[in-house]
Amino acid sequence: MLHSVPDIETAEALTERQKAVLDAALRLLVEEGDQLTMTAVARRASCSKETLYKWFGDRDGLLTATVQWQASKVRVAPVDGKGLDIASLTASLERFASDWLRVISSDTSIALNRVAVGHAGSGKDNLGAVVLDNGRFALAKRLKPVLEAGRQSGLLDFADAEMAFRTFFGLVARDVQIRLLLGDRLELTEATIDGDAVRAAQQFLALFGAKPGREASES
Amino acid sequence: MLHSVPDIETAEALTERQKAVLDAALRLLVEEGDQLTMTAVARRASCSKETLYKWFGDRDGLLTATVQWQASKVRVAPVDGKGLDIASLTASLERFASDWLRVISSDTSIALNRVAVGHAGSGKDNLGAVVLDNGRFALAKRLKPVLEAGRQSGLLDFADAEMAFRTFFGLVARDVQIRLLLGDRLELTEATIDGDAVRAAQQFLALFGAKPGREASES
DNA sequence: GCCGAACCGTAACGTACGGTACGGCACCGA
DNA sequence: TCGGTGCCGTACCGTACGTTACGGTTCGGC
Repeated sequence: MLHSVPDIETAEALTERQKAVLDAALRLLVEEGDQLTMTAVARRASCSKETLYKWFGDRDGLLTATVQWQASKVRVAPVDGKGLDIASLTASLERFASDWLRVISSDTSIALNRVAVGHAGSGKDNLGAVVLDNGRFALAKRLKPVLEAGRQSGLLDFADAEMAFRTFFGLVARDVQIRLLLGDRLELTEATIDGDAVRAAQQFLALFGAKPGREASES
Repeated sequence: MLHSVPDIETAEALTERQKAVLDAALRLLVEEGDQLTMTAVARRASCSKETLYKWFGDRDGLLTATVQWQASKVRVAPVDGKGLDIASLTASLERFASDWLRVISSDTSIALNRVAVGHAGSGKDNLGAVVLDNGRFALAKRLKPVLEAGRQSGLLDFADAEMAFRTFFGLVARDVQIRLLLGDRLELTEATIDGDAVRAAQQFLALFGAKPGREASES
C-alpha cells in the first residue's frame, strides 16, 4: 500500500491565471461542498467552460488539480531536530499538535477531506491518496525526524517511530476530525487548541518519555 | 407533497418487507458507494419505485431510513461495570477497543460514514448527526460508566470522564478511520486489531491508572 | 365471484449537469 | 492591415437520474 505521490511539481507548471482559477474553485468548494458544477466554477473564475476542459481535462481533473494546488500551498518549512533538550522537544511537539489541530479544523481542510472521502467511495481517482499524502503522511514525515532525534538524545524511548507517531496522531486528533467531517458543530478556539496541544504533548511524553533514572521498563 | 419526515424510533414501525428493502439498500450502499440510484434499489429489493417513494418520501428519506435501520441493528448490550479489579477493567477496555476497531474498519461503517460525510458537506439533512449519535456518542455512553466505576474503585484517576474518553478514543482509533475513509488500503487482521486493542488499553492505563502507592501526582 | 388496496414492473417526464461547438474580442507577430 | 491564437460567453447536446404515472397482478374481505 505505498502511496505513489502523484507528480507534485505540476503545481509549478501553472500560470497565474490557472492558479486564480483553482483558487476560485477552492473557494467554491469550501462554500458549496462537493456539488460544485463546472458552470459555477467558470462563472466564479470568469472563464469559459471550454478553457476549464482544455486545461484540466474533465471534472475530476479540475478537482484533482484543485486539491493539489491547495496542498502545494500548505507545504511548510521542515523542522530541524537540533537543539535537543526536554523543553525544546516539548515545544516542538506542542507546535506540531497545535498546527495539526488548526489544519484539520479549517474550513478548507474539512471541505477537501469531504470531497476526497466522497470520491474514495466512488473510487474513480486517487483524491483520497492526494489528501492523505499531503496530510497525515506529510505530518509523519516531518515529525519522525524530531522523534528520532529525541530518541537519539535519550529523551524518548520507543521501538518503532511509525507506531509512536500514530499514537501521537491519536492523542492530538482524537475525535475532532471525524466529528467535524460529520458536521458536528465543534468550535475550537485558539485557547482550546493550545490547551489540547499541551495536553497531547504531555500525554505523549508520559507514554514515550525516557525515564531519567533507569533504562527502558517495559511490562 | 406532505411527507412527514420519518422521525426516529420509526425503526420499530417497519414491516418485515420494509426492513428487507432497507437491507437491500444497505448492501447496495456498501457495494456501490453513494451513487446508488432509486432504480438500483428498487431492482435489488424487487420492489417498485412507486413503493419506495410512498414509504420513504424521497431519496434522502430512503438514505436516512437506511442509516437509521443499520444503527438500530448495531445497538449492543450495555456493559455493566461490576466486578471491578484491574484485570476485569483492562479486559473491558480491550474489549471496547477491539469492538470499536472492528466497527470502524467494517465495510458497512465505512460506506455509511462516507455517505454521511458527503451529506454533511451538502448539509441538507442530519445524516452526520445520526451516524455520530450511533457511533462515537453511543460508544461514549457505554464506556463512561466503566470509567466511572474504575474511578470509584480507585483504579483510575481522572478529572473529567469526557476528556478521558476522548483520549481513549484517540488511542484506539488513531489514524485508522480517516485513512480508511480516504480509501487507504489498510488491512486490519484479527491479530492486528487484538494487538492494537491491548496496546491502547495499556497506554490508557499508563495515562489514567491510579498510582497504587500514592495519591494523584500531577506535574 | 367481485372490489378495492397494496404493490410490482416499466414507461415516461423534467431537469441538472458534464461535455462540446461556435461566434466574438483582444492581443501579437509580420 | 491581416491572419492566427487564446480565451470569454453562451447556446447546445446527450445522458443520467429523481420523480411520476399507469397497467397488471395478488390478496383480503364480503
